[in-house]
Amino acid sequence: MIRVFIVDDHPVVIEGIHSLLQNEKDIAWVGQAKNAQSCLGFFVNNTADVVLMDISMPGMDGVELCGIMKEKYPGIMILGLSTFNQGLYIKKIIENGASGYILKNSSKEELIKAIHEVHAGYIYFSGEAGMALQEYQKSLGRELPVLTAREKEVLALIAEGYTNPQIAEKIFLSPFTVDSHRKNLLAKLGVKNTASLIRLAVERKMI
Amino acid sequence: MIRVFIVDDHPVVIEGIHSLLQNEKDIAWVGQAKNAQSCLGFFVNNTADVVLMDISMPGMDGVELCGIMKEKYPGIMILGLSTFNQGLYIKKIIENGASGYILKNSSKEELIKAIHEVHAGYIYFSGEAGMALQEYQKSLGRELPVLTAREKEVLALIAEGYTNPQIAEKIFLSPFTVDSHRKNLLAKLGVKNTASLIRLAVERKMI
DNA sequence: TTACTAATCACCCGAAACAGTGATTCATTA
DNA sequence: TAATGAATCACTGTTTCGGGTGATTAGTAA
Repeated sequence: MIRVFIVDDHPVVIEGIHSLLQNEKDIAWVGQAKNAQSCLGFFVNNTADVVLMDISMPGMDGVELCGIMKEKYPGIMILGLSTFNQGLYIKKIIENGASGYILKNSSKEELIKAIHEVHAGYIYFSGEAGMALQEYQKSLGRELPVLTAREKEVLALIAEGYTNPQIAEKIFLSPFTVDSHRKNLLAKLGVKNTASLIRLAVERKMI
Repeated sequence: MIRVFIVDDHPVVIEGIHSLLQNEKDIAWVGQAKNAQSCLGFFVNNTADVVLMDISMPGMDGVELCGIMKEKYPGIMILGLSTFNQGLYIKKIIENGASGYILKNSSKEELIKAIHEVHAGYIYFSGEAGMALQEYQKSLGRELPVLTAREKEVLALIAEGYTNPQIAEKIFLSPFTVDSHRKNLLAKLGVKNTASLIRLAVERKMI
């Protein structure tokens, strides 16, 4: 019997998954919690084999809770649970010791398979999540195109929070030119807006 | 006599500073370079007491060159030189061993004072640059306001490169609501646009 | 009970960003 | 010499962002 515990701030999700699992012969439902504190409270006097954990919850989120749980109870396997899939979150929860990650709208079959795999000590990722992770890691691994001196200069100023006209004034260029450099930055680095650009630049220590 | 060397890709700047310094009795002009390679080449067979170094140059920039110079010749004092002033650059060049930082449009008096201070082993920052650095360090030191669960969620999705309408669709909210959260993020964190927001978030490891 | 905050939604408006296209100059390189 | 790429500037749209303002609901804390 695999003892399963769930922590999620949405009762609907808890109920939904509970009903999906209730007829499974080798799965035992040992309890549920609506937040991180209740979850930690439960494990003071109880245990489980697999914990399904929502990654985004009010207060302490699943990523943080995962780290604490794995530190206290390394034997308990944790399966991340989320409504949407983000390479970043996936990466973070793995770094915090989770054994897998599935979407809340997964099929019953996939959910059960994931629980079994994780319980057996394997890592399990639902198709979509696995792809998102691969994309993310690929993006981290690829080497970056060479930026010209001007592009680096403009990039730094964008990161400082200046707008195109402000940058133009600062380095004595036409706003059109600054805009050109900015577009070249987006194109060269393969990102689609300022947010992605700055995130990449900071993460890769380009600024 | 303080032996001064300058590296800057703009001949105009080299000439300008040269002429400002040529009548100073205790300052000797030992040479100049237009790029990092030439500078390193010069110091193979020569030396100087103070190097004025442009922080943004094509190819290897001043920040990097500064690190190499200080590693090879720790006794040579380096004074960063730039057309505009950025807390980030200032911080980086100090981390790489520079002893000071002034703007290219500084007065003759300030330039000479800076050279003397740096040569004597003191750190020197022109007024503007010093203030920019203080602002920067203050911004790093302050503790961050607490973000709500929704705000963190929206922040993460902005960092992934999604627009407000896309985020709204993804987490089942009105675009207006997402926009509200976004504005609250800017206000809470005291930044003025997405670029600053994402930079802060990544640097402070909020995502 | 009242006050506060989180979370939600709504609209207006101007500024900024982004997409697309195209052009010139200059220096380097094949 | 021809081609390439960096750097510059320009115009036209459309979309997104950001400032301001305000409102409702629900839950929590004083």
